[in-house]
Amino acid sequence: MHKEYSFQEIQDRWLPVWDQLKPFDSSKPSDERPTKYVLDMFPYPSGDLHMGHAEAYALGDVISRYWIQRGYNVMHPIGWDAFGLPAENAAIKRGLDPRAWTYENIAQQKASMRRYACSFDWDRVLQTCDPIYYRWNQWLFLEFYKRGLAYRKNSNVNWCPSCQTVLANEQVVGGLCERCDSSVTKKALTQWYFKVTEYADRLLDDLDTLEGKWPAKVLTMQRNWINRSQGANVDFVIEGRKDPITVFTTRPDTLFGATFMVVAVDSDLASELIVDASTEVRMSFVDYLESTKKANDIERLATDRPKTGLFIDRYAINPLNGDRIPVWVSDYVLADYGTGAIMAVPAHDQRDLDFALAMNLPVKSVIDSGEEDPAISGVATLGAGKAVNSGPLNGLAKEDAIAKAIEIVVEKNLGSAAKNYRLRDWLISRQRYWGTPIPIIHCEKCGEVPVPADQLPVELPDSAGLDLSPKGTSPLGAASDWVNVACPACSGPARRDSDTMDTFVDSSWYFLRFLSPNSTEFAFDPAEAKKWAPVDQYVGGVTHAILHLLYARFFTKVLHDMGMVDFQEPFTRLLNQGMVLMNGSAMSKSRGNLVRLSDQLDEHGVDAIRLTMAFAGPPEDDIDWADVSPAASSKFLARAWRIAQDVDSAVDVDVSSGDKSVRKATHQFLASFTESIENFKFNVGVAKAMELTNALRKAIDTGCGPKDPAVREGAEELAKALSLFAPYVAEDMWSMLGYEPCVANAQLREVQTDLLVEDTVIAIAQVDGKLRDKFEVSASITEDELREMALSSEAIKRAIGDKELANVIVRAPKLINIATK
RNA sequence: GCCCCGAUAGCCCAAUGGCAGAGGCAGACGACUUAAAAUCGUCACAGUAUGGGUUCGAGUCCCAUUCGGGGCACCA
Repeated sequence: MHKEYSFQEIQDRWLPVWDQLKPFDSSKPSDERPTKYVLDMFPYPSGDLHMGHAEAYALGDVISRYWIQRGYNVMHPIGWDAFGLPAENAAIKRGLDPRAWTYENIAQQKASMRRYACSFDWDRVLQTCDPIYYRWNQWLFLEFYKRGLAYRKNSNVNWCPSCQTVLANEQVVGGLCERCDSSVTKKALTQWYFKVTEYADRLLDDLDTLEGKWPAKVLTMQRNWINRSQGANVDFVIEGRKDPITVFTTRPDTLFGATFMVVAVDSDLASELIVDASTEVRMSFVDYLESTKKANDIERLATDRPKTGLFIDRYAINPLNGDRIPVWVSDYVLADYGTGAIMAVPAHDQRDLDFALAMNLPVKSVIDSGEEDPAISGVATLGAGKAVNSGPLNGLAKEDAIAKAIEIVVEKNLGSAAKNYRLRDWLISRQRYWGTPIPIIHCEKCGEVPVPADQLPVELPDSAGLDLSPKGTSPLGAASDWVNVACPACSGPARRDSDTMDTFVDSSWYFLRFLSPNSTEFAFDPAEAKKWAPVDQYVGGVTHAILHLLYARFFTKVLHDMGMVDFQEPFTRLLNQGMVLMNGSAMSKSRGNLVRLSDQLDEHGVDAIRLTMAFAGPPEDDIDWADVSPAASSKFLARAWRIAQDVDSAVDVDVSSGDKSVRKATHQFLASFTESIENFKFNVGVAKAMELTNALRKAIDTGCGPKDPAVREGAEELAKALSLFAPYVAEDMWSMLGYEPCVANAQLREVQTDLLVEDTVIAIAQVDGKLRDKFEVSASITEDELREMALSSEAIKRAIGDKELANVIVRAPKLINIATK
């Protein structure tokens, strides 16, 4: 009696069974299996799951289930990145409680994930907005504070006028707010920072250890972001100023070519330098500074923008040749990079040359590169050449000249070798409600006082009665019951810090919290960390290539230095899945090309959607939903399912007596399937499963028939393999084959290599690289025999004709190529 | 402007330097059916973006060009 395939029926049958059996519990006490930690980037709970989640979790699940199938105890947890602006914006817009909104969405996503058959360990779950979680954000903040890695400073920070909050450098993309695309402006504020720059060298150098394990693209992006440059700090004496001005340069070998100095117009240094200037200069300066501040970063970053600047009537002395050079201010020098001041070497730096030509300043070439004089060509020469007009450096090549120049300034006590980074410290304060309160109390007498550890967590006050709308200061400041406290040090009146932490703090260490998600004793249990961490396989979108991954790496290194973990890198391997597009562009409601995941699941079933995600192409490529066919996936699954249904032999039948050619197909499949999955070629793995399905169909219908043990063997391996992609169908197949759940815990059969040995192969015979004949030969044929066979072939003789033989290449048993003269 | 990745059949994609096709979609035909759907089966279709080079042999390695995608771009 044959049943019809119904994905709905199958889903309904197995979901409750799995809920009961908990096949993915990674905390069984006497589990002897070796461990693997597979982690998907946790979602932000903004509504239900979408197609992007469906792809990411389908792929992460293939990996997780694969390792279980290979006999590992796999920890595959999930949680929610639950703090952040959308909850607050929803609250403002619709008058909801951010907390309630967040937990409702989490409940919905959780139910969807269960239905989607994600192999998550549902006993390891976390939500960053739970006090039990963010308490440890605060604890970590205080640990950082103790070590001088968390500090407060006043500076010009990125300000999003729409979100009404500050942004980290990393959250400003091309001058726009990453979140809302508003144009970002600058604002002077006192804010909290994490000292990432202290770890810059390690964050950069340790990327080498991830080579080949992380996508090259991500490594490049991280390197670009940190962007270390080596050079020297050099002091320039300023006329009429007590202290010299230090400049950073990567080209100290060009010091003799420095013909002027430029100070960032928006730096404190510039403001100080014009204090004693004439009224005229001061007025011009103020105008220039104002117009600079008004220009947003986009205008400022336009590379073809003409240079602007102002001579401020002051002079510096070139420390090597004693030249008196003018000091200018300009916006092409950045206030917060290096010292905010540069020595300008127009002959050998294009930016300086552009400035010099615009301002009619002298250009002095100090490298003989054989190219045209930059002053005439307008093109700065950067490359190789010997130093000229440079006193003691004359005749030296670049590297030697740099070394020598540093030696000289060190000798004269005018500078030293130095490094600089594009990476800035991480600004973590946010003027918003829905985040982790910063555990610091401000006391008039005692200043900054950390909240004592036994008073953690500092819980968020209820949002009821608070005005959450953005107004540039934290809504928490208005919660007077909450904000006014006694100083822990002197018991005098004091106020809590009312800012909350950037949510990237939450995600910088969540992968460790999964080790002991409910602990009230530790942020994470170090013994569990020894067992599981670091993460063996991390899966997520490339959108987090810089921000999240850099911060998580930073946290890991700090935790390492705190002695809490014994590794330096959090994620041993990283897989970036692509995006799901529709008709070539990202799905969005406004574009009208949104494909709803729930519709797809209703129409095709969970398995078909998951399989479609895996089969669409290499995981890192984008999937255009218009190019793939979930209906085809569904058709294939039904086909595979019918194979299991057709099998007509007992569970304990001796497979070794089965049909040889079918067994061979099965074991060839096993060999190629494992290889495909290990190399993340999931699409190829699925294709192999299709191939096996086709072979089994043929065997059942027109070959050895459904009773042959080899058909059972093939069907069993097919069910196990499919469980990575289509857990429901696979479980049903497994059941039809006479087994108890769960197929997920069944291990693939060992490949029986003796079945793979070919007795005969088809040998290719070429003449001058062109196929001329084929012979079926023994797999063990010798080179001589093959050569003999080819040379006596009529077709080969004809192809050679009367040409003379030049060379005969034999690759027994597969190929022979006869080259003629 | 600089750097990286890619380009294989109408489409999505495979192919340790060795017969260009594993798999799928769409297509044609056949079997089953009163018919259709479903199912099962058979078949066709490109010489690998372009131009050079290395090699006995190149989709694969090297160089250049075109197109597409991504990253960086006043960081001294």
